[in-house]
Amino acid sequence: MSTQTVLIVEDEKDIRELLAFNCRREGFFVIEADNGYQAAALAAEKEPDVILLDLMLPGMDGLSVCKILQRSAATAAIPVIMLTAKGEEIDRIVGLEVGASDYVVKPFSTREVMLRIKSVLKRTAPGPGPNSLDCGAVRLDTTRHAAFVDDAEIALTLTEFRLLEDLLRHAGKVRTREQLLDSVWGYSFEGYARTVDTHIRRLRSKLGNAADTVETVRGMGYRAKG
Amino acid sequence: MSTQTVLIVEDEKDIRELLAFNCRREGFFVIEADNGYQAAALAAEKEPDVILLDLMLPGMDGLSVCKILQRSAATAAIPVIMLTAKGEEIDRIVGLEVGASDYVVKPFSTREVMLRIKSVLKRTAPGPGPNSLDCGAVRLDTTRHAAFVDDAEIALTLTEFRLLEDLLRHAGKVRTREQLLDSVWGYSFEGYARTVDTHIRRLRSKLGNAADTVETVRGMGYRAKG
DNA sequence: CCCTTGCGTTACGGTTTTGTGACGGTTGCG
DNA sequence: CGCAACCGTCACAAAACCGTAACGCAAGGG
Repeated sequence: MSTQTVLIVEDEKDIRELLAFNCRREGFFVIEADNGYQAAALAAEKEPDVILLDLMLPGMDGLSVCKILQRSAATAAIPVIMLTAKGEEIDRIVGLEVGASDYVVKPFSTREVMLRIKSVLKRTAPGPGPNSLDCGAVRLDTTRHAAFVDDAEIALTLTEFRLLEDLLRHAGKVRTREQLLDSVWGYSFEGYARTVDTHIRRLRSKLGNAADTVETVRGMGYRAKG
Repeated sequence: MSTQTVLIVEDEKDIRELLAFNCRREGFFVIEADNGYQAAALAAEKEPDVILLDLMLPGMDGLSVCKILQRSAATAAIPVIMLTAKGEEIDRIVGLEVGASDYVVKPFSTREVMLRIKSVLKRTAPGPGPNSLDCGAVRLDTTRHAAFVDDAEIALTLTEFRLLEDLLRHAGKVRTREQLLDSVWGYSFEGYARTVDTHIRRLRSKLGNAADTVETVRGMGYRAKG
């Protein structure tokens, strides 16, 4: 495995250097930024393997940086670990409106941060999956977060996109509602399994004449035609 | 799939019983321990499929239990899910280093714990048998939940599919109605044995010219042509 | 050859599962 | 603050599925 690059975005110099020191000791190549603009620019230029991103930054904050990274195909796939002080913000990040892969709450132990970096890299390394999923008339570009039917782009909401992505990643195989809830909504979702049905329905209606790409397997769940 | 065993290690009786209740409801066999010594002993003796381990225990704590389990070849491979109280961040990370497969932070939702158990077991468990069953012109793909006759897909209902799956998994051997009821309908089914006949018939009719794949053994039950 | 037993077949009512439309709550944005 | 988008839930309708019963045929033993 070649050397991997970590981008550390943190305005407090002491913390930044502490993190950088530890990262280097673990064998990573480190680049640093102390504000959001610089972070976005460096991420685009260097395309690091993982980004440590402080939520509270002067000027543009971490969430905005995240959103910018999401928009660009080159940087959308880079995993982001959020550093956050506030407990309340966690929900929003974990809800992953912004696409963060993980988060660490301040005050953190450097050891914890290192472990999370490794964990995220391990998760990403063995192929982050193809960034283009095809299934008949339906195509999904995961880096652009865009969906197409017969090469015409259709607008999907976040949940619909994730749902379709999960089905397509397991094309042909049955996915139970439980599995879909785990994968799309997350373990901590305390909801109703029928919620899946509703989103399947919305998804189908947006798929138009390709609606039958998503098949019902009665008594089991749903399956993408494969 | 045979029943899987969960070892629950938790000193607070209420929590332990809550977890045990939910595990049993999910079909697991449950053994319990309220301290570390007992946990280590039980793990070595019973070799459960997964261990739910509270971090804070009287006497020997969860970490020590983990380390002990790691040392013995028989128990090292057993996945451990840590239960930690909030604010023990460092500890829970160390727990992961020590070989825990996952962790849940208290207060947890039982649903989340159940999902993590299943997830861990899925990760660990070797494939639940082949996912493609062949028998002459008939083929069954269990992951897709699809059946084929002469490579043409046919639509089976859930019961029909399970019935055919059971027969094919025991291809050539006679399956009595009782065995089929247990396997396909579940032990708790209090029904009429002749129900099997009806489903066999429906199955045969859908199998078309491969109907004779399912043979009748008079006085005994049914058998897939082997 | 006849009788008994077991199985195949058909039909049907009830139950379960899924589709569908609608509603209220939340969030982000202007 | 109002608006729009999105999401989770609910209630009802539709469809699929299932279990049971009844009847007749076939098999096998005496």
